[in-house]
Amino acid sequence: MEDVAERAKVSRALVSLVMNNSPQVSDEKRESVLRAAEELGYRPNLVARQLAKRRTQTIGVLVDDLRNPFFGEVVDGIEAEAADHGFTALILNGHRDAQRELDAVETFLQSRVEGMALVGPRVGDDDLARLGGATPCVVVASGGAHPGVDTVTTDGRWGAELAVQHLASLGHTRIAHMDGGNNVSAEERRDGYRSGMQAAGIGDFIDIRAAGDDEADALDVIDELLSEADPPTAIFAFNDLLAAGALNRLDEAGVAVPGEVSLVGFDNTFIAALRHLSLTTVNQPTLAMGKLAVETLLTRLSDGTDEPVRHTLEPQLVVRSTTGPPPVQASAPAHGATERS
Amino acid sequence: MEDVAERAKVSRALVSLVMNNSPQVSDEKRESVLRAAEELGYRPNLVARQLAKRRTQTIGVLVDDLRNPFFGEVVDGIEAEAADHGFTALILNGHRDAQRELDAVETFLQSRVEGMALVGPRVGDDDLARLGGATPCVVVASGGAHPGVDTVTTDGRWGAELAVQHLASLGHTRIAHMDGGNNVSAEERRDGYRSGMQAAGIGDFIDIRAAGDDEADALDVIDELLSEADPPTAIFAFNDLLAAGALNRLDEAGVAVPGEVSLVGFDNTFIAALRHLSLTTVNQPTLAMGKLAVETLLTRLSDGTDEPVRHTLEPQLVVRSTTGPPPVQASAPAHGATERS
DNA sequence: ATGTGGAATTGGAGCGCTCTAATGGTCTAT
DNA sequence: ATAGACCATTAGAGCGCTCCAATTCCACAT
Repeated sequence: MEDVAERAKVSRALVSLVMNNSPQVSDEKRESVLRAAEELGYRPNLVARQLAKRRTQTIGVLVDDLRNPFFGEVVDGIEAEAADHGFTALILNGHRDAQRELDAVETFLQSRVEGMALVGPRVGDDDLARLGGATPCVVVASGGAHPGVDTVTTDGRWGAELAVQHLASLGHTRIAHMDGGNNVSAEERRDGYRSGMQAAGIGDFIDIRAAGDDEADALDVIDELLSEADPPTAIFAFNDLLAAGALNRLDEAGVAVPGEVSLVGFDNTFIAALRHLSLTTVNQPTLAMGKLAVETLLTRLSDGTDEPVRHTLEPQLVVRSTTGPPPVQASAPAHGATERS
Repeated sequence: MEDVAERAKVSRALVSLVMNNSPQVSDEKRESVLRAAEELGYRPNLVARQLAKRRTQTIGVLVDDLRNPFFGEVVDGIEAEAADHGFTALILNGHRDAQRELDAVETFLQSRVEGMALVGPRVGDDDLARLGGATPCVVVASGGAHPGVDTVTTDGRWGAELAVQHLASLGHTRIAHMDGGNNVSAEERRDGYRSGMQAAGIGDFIDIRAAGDDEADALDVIDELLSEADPPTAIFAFNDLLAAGALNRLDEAGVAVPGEVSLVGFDNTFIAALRHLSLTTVNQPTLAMGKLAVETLLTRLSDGTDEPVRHTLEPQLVVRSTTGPPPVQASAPAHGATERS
């Protein structure tokens, strides 16, 4: 910068003004500074600028698991929106571990990020509340209430209700739920399933099976379900992965989907859209979530409001090929005929 | 820091020594500094430290598309390895656009990253070479040769050969290749397909169909293939996504996989492992690639060697359920019976 | 008592920028 | 001619840290 100033025969301060394209610089000087910078291959040092400005224009993004495409999409949205507002996203990976998440947060704090977005965090609510009190912080895509912090989520309860309602309107009554085990969002969706069943007047058939959030978690549950005297005609799974596992097992058992059993997932990750699965599922507006997360953060940065905000986005049902009316006969038809197209 | 020094009754310099846990500080002073820091809730300012040290301990990671699980895994590996070496990864997203990639690189440069890893970059080889000359830079997971830059890739040629060899050893001769269109890695795999066919003594059957790198790109190609008088008994697809599209179309057409047609993908992304697809594919060691990328960068940082290094990792064939021997009769059997288990 | 060496500690300059207040210059109103 | 207003420009302090050289301290040998 020194050199640029010298070459353009101006002061360092003027170079600074040009680099921040301040309006009150004469065109003449601006030109010559830019030319000098060009010739010298000068590139402003962001680190020094951040220190001098006492602003980093950076937000920290902590993601539970980068390999999960759902989180990938959310982070994508956050990053894009942050960039639109002139912020850089410092993305760190929690690797599905609460302690590493805490370490990452420490890094954020030391890096003087202006705010942070925690995507699917695993740290406890107490830690969360402490962080939220200390620094602008928004929790994203982590179901349920987190007192003391701003949150952006999709309404899992409503999403579950949509799924149940869809199945009920097709004529299903025996709708089972494979739940998300101890996943943070599991309870919410379980509740939604319950209230959806009640609302459809089939509360008597409520049937919740402990499963999990991974493909493999579905297998045993499906076996169990199929071995029963009067198996459900529809299954609402905690997420797409679980649904994919279920679909596989049903296929193996020769049970037609949706001919004999209908199936609904959750998240609308791109695997649900794979035509080979073509899974009816509940969409979470990932891009909008990312966008809203950044906006929430920015609002908190400008306003000094103290009360945490909760943003809850609308889920949407995406009907594909794994749902249809229940089989006509009340008794289970003979297994064997695989017919899905 | 000022305050901490005062509270602990020592100089600022001593606080600095403690914070960098220098060995030559008496235990007594160290204690009191740490206590003072604790009491004041002091957190070192990384930005100031970076400026003073003239080191950022940061590497820039540019990823073509965060939503692609394959890239997600690679980035995961890079980030983890960087952390192990005390480096922070600054992850930026290219959003599948060469211009945005260049912008991101500019951000890296201004942030004074010590090196950068470009994961699946789209910028041209000339830009790449220029960058590589200016700053430590490694290109990851981008097939083919990129003169002038360090590269870490999986051997796509070999991978393709493995796929062909597997199919040939099952007895297939009419093996077609759905290629990757203008994807950077397409050519390499195309070459591998060719040489694999030659090596198996079935070079006469070489049949390359222009496709792409997305699920939808497979549909037309499959239709075309099936409408021919003597369709191939096996298909090697550019990647898993394309293979998934193919699988779907084959199912729809009532063609049994692997009964009538065998199918091989590439990448071994987690969708290939979904039991419902259970795709035979070629694995790329994503974690190892990330790890090696960081090591390459660090080597270049310490050594001053000028010649670019090329690391090529071994692909591995992963056999699942979409490959099997060709149908017994030479003539195509009647369509209709779907039998894959 | 004096000197010596090494370890522990400190002062102060400097990293590359921003920003405030001061400076000089030009133009208009008196 | 003089004051006032306004704009472009600049000097210089300061951001929070590191690191070198210099200083102090203490134990030990002479």
